[in-house]
Amino acid sequence: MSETSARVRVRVAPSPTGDPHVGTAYMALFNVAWARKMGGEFLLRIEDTDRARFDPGSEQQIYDSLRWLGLTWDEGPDLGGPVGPYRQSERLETYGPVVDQLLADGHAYHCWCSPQRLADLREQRSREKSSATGYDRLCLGMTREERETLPGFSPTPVVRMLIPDDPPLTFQDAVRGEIRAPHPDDQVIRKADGFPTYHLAVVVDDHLMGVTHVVRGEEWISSTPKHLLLYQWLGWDTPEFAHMPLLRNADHSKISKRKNPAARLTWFREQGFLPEALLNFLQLMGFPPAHQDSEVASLAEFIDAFEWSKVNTVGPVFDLDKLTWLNGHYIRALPTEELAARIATHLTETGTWPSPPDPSALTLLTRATPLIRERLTLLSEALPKLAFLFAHDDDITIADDARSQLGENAPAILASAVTALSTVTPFDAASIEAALRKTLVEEMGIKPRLAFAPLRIGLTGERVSPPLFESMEVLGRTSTLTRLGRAAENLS
RNA sequence: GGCCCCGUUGUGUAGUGGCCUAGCACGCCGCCCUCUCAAGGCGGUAGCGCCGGUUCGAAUCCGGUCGGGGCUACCA
Repeated sequence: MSETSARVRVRVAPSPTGDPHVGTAYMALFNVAWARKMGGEFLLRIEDTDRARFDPGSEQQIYDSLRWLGLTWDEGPDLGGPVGPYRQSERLETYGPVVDQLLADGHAYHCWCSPQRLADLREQRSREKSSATGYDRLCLGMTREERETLPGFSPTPVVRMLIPDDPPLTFQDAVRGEIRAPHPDDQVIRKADGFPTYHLAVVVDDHLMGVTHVVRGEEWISSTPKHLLLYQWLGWDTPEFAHMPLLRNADHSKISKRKNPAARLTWFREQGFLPEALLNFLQLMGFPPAHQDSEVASLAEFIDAFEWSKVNTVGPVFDLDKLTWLNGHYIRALPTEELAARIATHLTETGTWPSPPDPSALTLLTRATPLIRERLTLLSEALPKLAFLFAHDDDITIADDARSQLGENAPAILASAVTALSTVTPFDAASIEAALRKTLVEEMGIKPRLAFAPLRIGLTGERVSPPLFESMEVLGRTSTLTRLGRAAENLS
């Protein structure tokens, strides 16, 4: 590899559910790393050759989620570029002449077999436990008229590659070194609807777009010989290949939306993951930490450390526990204002808060953010943890599990606290704590953990809450006294 | 079934013949701190799939075996 620049592309295909796959981001990350490292360009191409799975909304979701992650491309359908268009559905006239040439050169042939005949063929072979695979070449060498007289005829033909007996099966892979791949079958390259299949389109487009490095998932290793053959027939230089390991579910199968919510890229945003945390986590999947002493690394640091030879060949299991820890780590590192803003954005994006948010709610959130920063693992946890702050004093109800924690002396503790707090000045956490410790711990002789439990429960209704004194400060004297007073009444 | 890729604690990884009685991170367990919960500190648990070879010496090299995964579409 003597390239000094790279035109790396990521392949992205619209999915039937209209929701980009986490694998797309994974591939994009490694594409970006190499392109940036080499000072090349990162191309985004929409591979929408399958009409049956076409979903017009998914393209925008791909843009949104990749941009959210900070994986930005240099050329693409929305940005344009020198070698567009970047949607395969808009490049149909590009593929036609190539197919014609392959046909003329005898490297391809028409096939009129109906989908039903092909299905029957597959079924029969599996029934007979036959090791034969691929097309049986019934149509090879036939004219339409000849084929028409046979069963399983379909009037609109497809075009298939005529795979020679000795196709190139080995190639150099940037991740795995020399790989040997399976002998291909007579792959369809143009479907009955006139669209190319992936195999044809990817080769033609990569060549025409000047792609130097093809970065894709391991699942493509077995079809690489087909692509190699096309490059050979067309007389084009082959690009470098890098086949990434596949992300796995906990059961080690290829990560799927059915088995794993994390397979949906938009899921992370909905759940309140930070893009920098997900990006960092994706780096760690199949790649050693950028630093010896820490697994926390920015995209820039990852790019700096990136080498194909360091990419692992084993498909990593996507471990949500670790991602969640990383997310908490990044949350804790955020300044208060920034964290509050992220939480607010998450709340408006998920429709929990109106957009724009109520200014007073935003102010309250910002004041309370320091209380929950260390307790947050996802942005979505913020509001539930602060529910007592946003609630009206009348709406605080004591949870059953909290009530059962209370001792006989709870009303007395609450009453003493009310008295002590009514004169505390200023009404800040330090003064509140001093007053409460003096009255309840020193004078009444109650252990701190027992003394403060009733106050927490009276204030929030819950047995677990953000720090008590700070919470009182944010809530203010009036609400604090009201809530404690009501709890005292309520419990006696 | 066939072909191909892969195999270090539960998970992600370090390790490229001796520095490995296998390191780090997450998880889990315990202790400390402590107004609850966290965060933080300290400690612990658990692994080279297996069998043969090569070698003075193997997690590291070779073979086999077993196991996992992918592909086997007019899907990508």
